[in-house]
Amino acid sequence: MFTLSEENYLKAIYHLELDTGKGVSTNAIAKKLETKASSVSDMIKKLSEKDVVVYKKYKGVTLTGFGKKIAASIVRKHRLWEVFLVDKLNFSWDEVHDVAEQLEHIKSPKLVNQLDSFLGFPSHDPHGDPIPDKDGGLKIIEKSLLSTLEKNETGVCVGVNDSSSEFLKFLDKKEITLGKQIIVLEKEDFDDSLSIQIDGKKLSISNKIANNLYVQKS
Amino acid sequence: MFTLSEENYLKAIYHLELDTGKGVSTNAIAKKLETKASSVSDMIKKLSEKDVVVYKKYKGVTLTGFGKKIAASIVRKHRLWEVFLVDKLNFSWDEVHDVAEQLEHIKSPKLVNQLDSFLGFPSHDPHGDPIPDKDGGLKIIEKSLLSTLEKNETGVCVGVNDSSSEFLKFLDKKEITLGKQIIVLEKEDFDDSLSIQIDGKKLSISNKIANNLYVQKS
DNA sequence: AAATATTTTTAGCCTTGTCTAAAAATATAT
DNA sequence: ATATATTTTTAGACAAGGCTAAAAATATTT
Ligand SMILES: [Mn+2]
Ligand SMILES: [Mn+2]
Ligand SMILES: [Mn+2]
Ligand SMILES: [Mn+2]
Repeated sequence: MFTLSEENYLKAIYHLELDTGKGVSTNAIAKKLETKASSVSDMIKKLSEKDVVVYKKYKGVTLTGFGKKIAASIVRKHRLWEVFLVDKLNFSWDEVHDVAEQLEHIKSPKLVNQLDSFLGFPSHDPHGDPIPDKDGGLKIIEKSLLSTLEKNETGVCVGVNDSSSEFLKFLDKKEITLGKQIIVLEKEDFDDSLSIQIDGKKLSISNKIANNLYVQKS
Repeated sequence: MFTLSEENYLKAIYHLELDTGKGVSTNAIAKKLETKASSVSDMIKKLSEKDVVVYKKYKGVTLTGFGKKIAASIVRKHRLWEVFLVDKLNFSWDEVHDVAEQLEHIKSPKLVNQLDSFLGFPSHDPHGDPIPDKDGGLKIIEKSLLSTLEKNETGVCVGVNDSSSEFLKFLDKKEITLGKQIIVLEKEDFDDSLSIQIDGKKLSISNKIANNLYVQKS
């Protein structure tokens, strides 16, 4: 059994490892968890005692297979709860993260399975992130940042890179939601802004936005 | 904000105070929380610093109005989650308690309100216990132990005194569920056992059972 | 190759919540 | 009323998880 704190470390390492593809530095973990590098050093030692990470002093840390399974199960719970909050309790997608951060630590295999079934076995959370299966497997879909589309290319919104409440609310205001199709009408060389068509309407999109919205090319 | 441990102490004191009607002893709390009296002494001091309990050394402890509100909100969450687990996730009534013990500590007013609404504003949990309202108010219904009914009296099952998994499973096996009507056909002086009619069928019930099942006289 | 800068670890301290053992207060029995 | 038993509090210790400051290892410049 793992403590709340241990679970949060495992999840942080899991995400950092996925993002960068390599071993994770003490500082990177400290930054992600808003804690101090010294605290991270201490915790990593405990985690390697428990065989969930491989650790060589000064050389960073990697999850073991076992550690990866535990981390994935926490991410699975996080994302299932986010679906629950949005689909069943009428939360909007910018309100769910903090509550899911708490709910992901509830320990009950039956609860997770029943919730999964109650929600209709969703494959992705409200932000377009994939939900790991029971064994920790992730179905990665092919997605590109909107900013990488060329003029006249089209794509369907499938996810966000920045999932801050501010960005999500901005998308709400512009009525840009997952599942909608986007056509790139124009790319401005000057500021890399885009002119797109969505819902049959024309919209101007800054590069900052286009860099934080994922589409599946179509 | 209160820690997990503080919340559990508040809830324990709340229940003990309701049960006995008076101030609560250190030992009683220790027993309920399966901890040591010395730990309870320590914690009570902290809680009285935070103005949720009134404490006089050696004289036991009582919740303040503020403390009562917090405790009731935790009980409210516990019972709402139990309803959720039974009604929506197909848990049986003997499986929900331990999961609800975890879920009751999730902090999100919106979550509680939406859950309440999603469940159709239930007034009682799966064990027949009343769900405190937002202000901590409890609607107490008139209920009696089945063992107090006289021959030929009838009542509707409305709750359990013992909510152990063993007792609940036993009731399941006998198909005694909340909402069903019971008629007392016979009372045996010898062993205080009862002969009852339920679902049109005759059933023999030991005194131990009759002492742990609440009915509303009808 | 040194010198300097950055990252990581260690050492020592703090808080929370727990425990055991001993002391103090209260309750019960003679 | 005293002696005995029980309950409650205090004193001191410990583990988890965090922090700061200093030391050690690694990386980057010159
Ligand atoms: Mn999230
Ligand atoms: Mn998400
Ligand atoms: Mn319960
Ligand atoms: Mn209950």
